[in-house]
Amino acid sequence: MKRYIPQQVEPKWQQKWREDKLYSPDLGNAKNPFFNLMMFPYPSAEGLHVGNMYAFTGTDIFGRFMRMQGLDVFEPIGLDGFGIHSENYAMKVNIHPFDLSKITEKRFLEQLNITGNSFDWTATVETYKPNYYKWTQWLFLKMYEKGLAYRKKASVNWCPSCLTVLADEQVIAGECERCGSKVEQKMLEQWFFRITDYADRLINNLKNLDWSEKVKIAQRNWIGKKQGINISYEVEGSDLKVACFTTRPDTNFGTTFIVIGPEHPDVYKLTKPQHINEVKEYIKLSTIASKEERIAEGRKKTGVFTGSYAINNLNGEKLPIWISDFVLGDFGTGAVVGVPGHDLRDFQFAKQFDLPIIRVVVGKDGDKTDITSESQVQEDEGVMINSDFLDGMDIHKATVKIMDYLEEKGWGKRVTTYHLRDWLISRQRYWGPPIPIIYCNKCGTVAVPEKDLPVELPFVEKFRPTGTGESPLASVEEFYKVKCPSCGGQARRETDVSDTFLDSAWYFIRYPSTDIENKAFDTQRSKKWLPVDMYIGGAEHSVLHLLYSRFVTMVLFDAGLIDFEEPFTKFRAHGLLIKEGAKMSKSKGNVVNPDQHIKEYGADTLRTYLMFLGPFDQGGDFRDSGINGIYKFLQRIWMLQEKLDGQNEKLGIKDLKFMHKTIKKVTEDISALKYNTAIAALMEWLNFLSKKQKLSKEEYQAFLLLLSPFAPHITEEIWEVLGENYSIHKHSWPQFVNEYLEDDEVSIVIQVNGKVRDSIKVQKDIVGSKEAIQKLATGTPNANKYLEGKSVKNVVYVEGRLINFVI
RNA sequence: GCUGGUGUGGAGGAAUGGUAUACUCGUUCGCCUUAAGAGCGAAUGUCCAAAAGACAUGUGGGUUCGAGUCCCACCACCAGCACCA
Repeated sequence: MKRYIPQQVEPKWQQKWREDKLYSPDLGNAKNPFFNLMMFPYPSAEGLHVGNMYAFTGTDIFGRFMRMQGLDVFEPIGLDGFGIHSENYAMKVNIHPFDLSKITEKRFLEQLNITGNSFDWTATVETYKPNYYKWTQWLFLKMYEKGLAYRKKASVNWCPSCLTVLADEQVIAGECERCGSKVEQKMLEQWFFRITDYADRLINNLKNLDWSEKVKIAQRNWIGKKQGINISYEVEGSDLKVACFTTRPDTNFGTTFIVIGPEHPDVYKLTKPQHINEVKEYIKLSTIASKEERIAEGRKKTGVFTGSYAINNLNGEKLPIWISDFVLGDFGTGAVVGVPGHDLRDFQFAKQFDLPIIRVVVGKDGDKTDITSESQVQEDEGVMINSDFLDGMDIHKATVKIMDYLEEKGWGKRVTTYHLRDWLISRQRYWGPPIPIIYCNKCGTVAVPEKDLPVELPFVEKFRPTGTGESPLASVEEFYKVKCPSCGGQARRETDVSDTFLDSAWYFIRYPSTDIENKAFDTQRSKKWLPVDMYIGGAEHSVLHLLYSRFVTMVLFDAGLIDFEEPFTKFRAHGLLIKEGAKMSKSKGNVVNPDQHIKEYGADTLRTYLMFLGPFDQGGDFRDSGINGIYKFLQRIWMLQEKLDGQNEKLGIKDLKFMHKTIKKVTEDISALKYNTAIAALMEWLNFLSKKQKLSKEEYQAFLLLLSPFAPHITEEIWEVLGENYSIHKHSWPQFVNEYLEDDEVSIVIQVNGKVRDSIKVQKDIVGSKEAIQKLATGTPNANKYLEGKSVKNVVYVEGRLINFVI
């Protein structure tokens, strides 16, 4: 018999599946819709990464499995081609993004095609095509209409290399997520989305979602809801008041100073004339310094004194007011109380500027001495001292007590704050959807009417960012010079484009409606297919993409445009694929290209190999040496055809047991995304089948069906050779029968003091009797050796498993 | 520092509190072949010539008849977040 040659067979089926629209459900009329979604890739010019293939294959296997459960599975794919990533690459290779997108698109679609995924090729999206971003712009207008998009001059993260602003989420440890440059602060007029209005809902809804717990935790942490109190301090010799946010008002008797951030609105009002020069100098320096630089200096605290004092109402103490850049302008009130005994940063600041330190909490170490070193700073549980009416209370009780007291006196007000900030949407770049807004001197800010969408991104030769804080589009007169849609007068178009994350925050809603041109999405289609039933993607999108998508979905729900407020019913994060113990990266030069492996072994082999590496949710370690084993595995399955004879061999009881045991195992493992053990179970069954002289068609077919989600081509090919109806991928999944899962004979382990000494095989009908088993067990020579002459104190019997003699 | 995760043979990894090391790779030996990086069979945690046995799931304790699994403390690595009051 000839060996299986994937290079000949795989393209044949890929083409046929596509021509037959095998994986395209009837989007309008499907009876059992199941939306199986993978995160769409951004098409880099290097082509599809094996990490992408890993993620896609894992998602596809689940989709194929569900399809064989009789569901109408919709598994679309698209390209997230807009954005800084693609644009930076275009600059690097000096090809215009328009041209580059055509090249990468072609390459990506070819690669995606040969991976053997069951994509619906009739419903794809490309975020950089006008027929898609038209609706991204429409979404912006919806936000604007609902008062959720607003423009504000703000201190924003500015990447001096990408020459654009970045959202907080795109700044990683003070560096640009894309290029790694140190991020600076800059004041610019920007568009924001009011995602903070949805903060509570974004937290509360989490508990009802079937998502990986770690992703939920990451989102909760990112939103960072905190209950605290704003305490208002009078400033000595002034009408001004300084409000400070704190979650630990219990320590308020330990306050010895106040610190405001350089961005605080009253900075200059609070500064006494004799300090003005120092303050100006400090503020200048702190806005230039990047966040990274501030941290880099060993967290050494810097600051200046304003000359003003606030009064602590609780005890009449004078609190010097300082300015320091460790206080963030946009969190809480932009001012903090300095409690150096019970906050490490405050301690460092107090040490730096020689400010007094008072202990007000005694921790479980019982230390009541003065706090003079960092290790003594007590931030945890404890009991109050030196705090007047709070003395002797634990900190939680004291917190409630003092909050009540401060509110009663009118000195403070309970508030909730969030770490989450409004979503900064504007980008001063070229490669994105232009924000559909027009500025008119007479009418002000005017939305582009829906009928005028899309605002097409013009082909601009000079697409590189300018560095002036304006988009390259700002120098294209034909683009920005427009008539006001409201009064018809001369007006100017917004020249910034929107953040890439907006493109990907709604693409899943577009997928079922890609053939509909006059709407962003069709209501009936959305009703049928959405929300997404299963979403699989990388954990690195835990906060960015997943949070934005949830926000957008909530907004559309509130606008009455869709009937669900959470986009992804079930989400699972896959693990990271590494290469021989190291992370794959271009700089290390160890990135695996799926093409060469597909060429050599075929997509089926690579798919199955990737899934065999380890648990899908934990990732795997790619080693070239292992792939050949999977290739041989598939070859052996092919060769099993030799063991078929025309007669249909009857299955013995052992055969049936093995078959049903495997069906059960594979079914359960795929449901739980434990692909590696599902494949191992198939290997064990193959080893069993290989030893047989003759094979029954029934078991061979069952084997192929179980394997088909992993290796769709070879199974389809054999299926055809066997003369079965096309296609195996539409065939129903094998069912296991419980009666074949039980054994007549059971092996019972004999332990003495918990150590295995022997085992016996007994008939199933006596396992219920401890006495019978004990008698049999005592009689075995090995057990007897240990039990002889000893008095047995206790006998533990676990039915059908083991018996343990305690001596 | 905070949050989450992981630690098991030479390697990737299995294991509802119940025979640790399934499955795969690698290595070694044998068979087959003109030959092969092809196929078939066998062995493979450590100590010991072997048997018997003892010891082995990052470290140290604990719970239990019995712990890779549960609890406590610690160590290492990975990922994410980080001067958030």
